Amino acid sequence: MREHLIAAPLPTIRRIPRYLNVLEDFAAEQISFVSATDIANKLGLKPIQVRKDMAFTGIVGKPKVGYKTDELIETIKSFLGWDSATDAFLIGAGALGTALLGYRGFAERGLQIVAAFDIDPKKIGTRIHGKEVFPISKMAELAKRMQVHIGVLTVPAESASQCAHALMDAGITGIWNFSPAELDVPESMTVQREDLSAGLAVLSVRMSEKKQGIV
Amino acid sequence: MREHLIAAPLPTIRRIPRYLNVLEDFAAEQISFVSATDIANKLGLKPIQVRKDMAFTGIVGKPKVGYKTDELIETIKSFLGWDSATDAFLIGAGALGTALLGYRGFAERGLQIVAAFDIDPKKIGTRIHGKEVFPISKMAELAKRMQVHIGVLTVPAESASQCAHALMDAGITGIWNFSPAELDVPESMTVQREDLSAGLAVLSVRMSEKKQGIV
DNA sequence: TAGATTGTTAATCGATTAACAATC
DNA sequence: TAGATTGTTAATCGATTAACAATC
Repeated sequence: MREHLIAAPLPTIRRIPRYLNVLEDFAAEQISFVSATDIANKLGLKPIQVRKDMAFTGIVGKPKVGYKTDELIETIKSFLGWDSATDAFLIGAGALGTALLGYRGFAERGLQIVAAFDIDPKKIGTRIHGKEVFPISKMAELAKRMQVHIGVLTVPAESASQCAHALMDAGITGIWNFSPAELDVPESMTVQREDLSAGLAVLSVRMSEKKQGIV
Repeated sequence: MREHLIAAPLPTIRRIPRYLNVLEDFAAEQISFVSATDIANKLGLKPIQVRKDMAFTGIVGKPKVGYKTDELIETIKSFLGWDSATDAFLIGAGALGTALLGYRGFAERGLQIVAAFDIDPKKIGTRIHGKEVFPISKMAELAKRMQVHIGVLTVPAESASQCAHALMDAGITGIWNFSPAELDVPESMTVQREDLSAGLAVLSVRMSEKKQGIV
C-alpha cells in the first residue's frame, strides 16, 4: 500500500525538474520504460533517492520493469503544476528582465509571462520580445482582469520592497524574486528567492576548499 | 575555545551572502556592533542559526555586545573569497549572457567577467557591456595568458556539454552552469548549477500546497 | 552588579541511505 | 522460474534547535 501523499521535502522538489529533463531525453529515444537506476545514472545520484523522490509524485511503477516513461513525465508535470500554462507578470524590464522575457524555456514549464511593468517612462508602451511594458500603476487593474497571480521580480534591490507592495495590492500571491532584497510580505504570499549570490558563494567556497584540500 | 574550522554545510554557505547584505545596511547606518538577534530579525531567521553559521566564518564576537560590524563584513568577505577580484570568462553571449555581462553586482562579490565567448560569427569581435566576444577556439590560449579559472556558462542545453569540454581543455576548474544541462566533468572540476527550473518548481509546488491547505 | 549575548555541548528534527519483502 | 526492481520500514547521517556555562 502506498503511503498517503505528504508534502515533499524541498530538496526533492528541486530535483524533480532534473528527472523531467532526463525523462524527456529517454522519451525522445523511444525508451518506453525507465528504472530509478537509469535516471540516477544520468544524474550521478543514487537509485534509492530517485525512487523515494518519485513516491512523492504519486507515480506507481512496476517491479522488474520500472516506470512507464510517458506516464512518469505526465505525473511529474502534473505534480509540479506544469501541465497547464500559468500566466505571470514581470516587474522590472532591465537587462535581466529582458533576458527572462525572451527565455523560451518557461513555456514548457507552465509559465507564461504575459506582460511587463516598469517605472521608466521611456520603456512604457514599448514591446520587449513581444510583451508590452506597462506602468506599475496599471498592475492592479490588469492583474484582476487577466487573473494573474504570479509576479517575476527583476528590479534593483532599492525598488524591490516597494514593488513587492504593489504586487500585494494587485492581488499577486506568488513572487519569484530575482532581486537580492529581503521582501517583507504577509504569510499568505509565497516568495521564492532566486539568489545569484548564494550560488556564487557555493562556487567560491567549494573551489577554495578543493584548492586547500579541506573537503 | 573555538572549535577547529570545519567545512561549512551547504545551507550555511547559501545564507552567508544574505548576512552580508544586511550587515552592509547596518554599516551604512553607522551601527558599529550587531548581535545575531539583530541579523536574524532582518531575515526572519532564528538567532541561534545565525550564531552557528557565523562560527563557520571564524568570527569571534563579544558576549553582551555582539559582533563588530566592519570586522564581521571583512571576515565574511574573506570566508567567501570575495575580498579580492577573481577573473572569469562567460560562454554564450545570448540574452542571459548579455544580462550577466551587464550586471554590476558581481564586482562587489569578487567576480570580474573579463571576456565573453560565442560560436556566432556575427557576435565575435563585438563588445557587449564593454567586454569583447571571442571565438571559443581562442579560449584555451586566453585562459592560460589571463590566468582565468572560472567559466560562467550561459549557452543553450544542446551546446552545454561541448562547451564544458572546451572549458576543461582551457584549464578552467570552476563552472557556474546556468544551462539546464547535466555536465559530465571530472571530479577535479567544481560545477555549480544555477537552475531556474528548480526555483520555479519550488514556487509552483508551494503555491499549490498553500491553495490546497496542505502546507 | 545584573542582564544580555556569545560559543559549545546535547537533543531534536528531517533527509538520505540501507535492508528487505512483495511482485512482475 | 530466477532475477530485477518496486515500495516500505528501519537505520544512519547531517542540520537545526535547545540548553547553559562563560563573560563583557
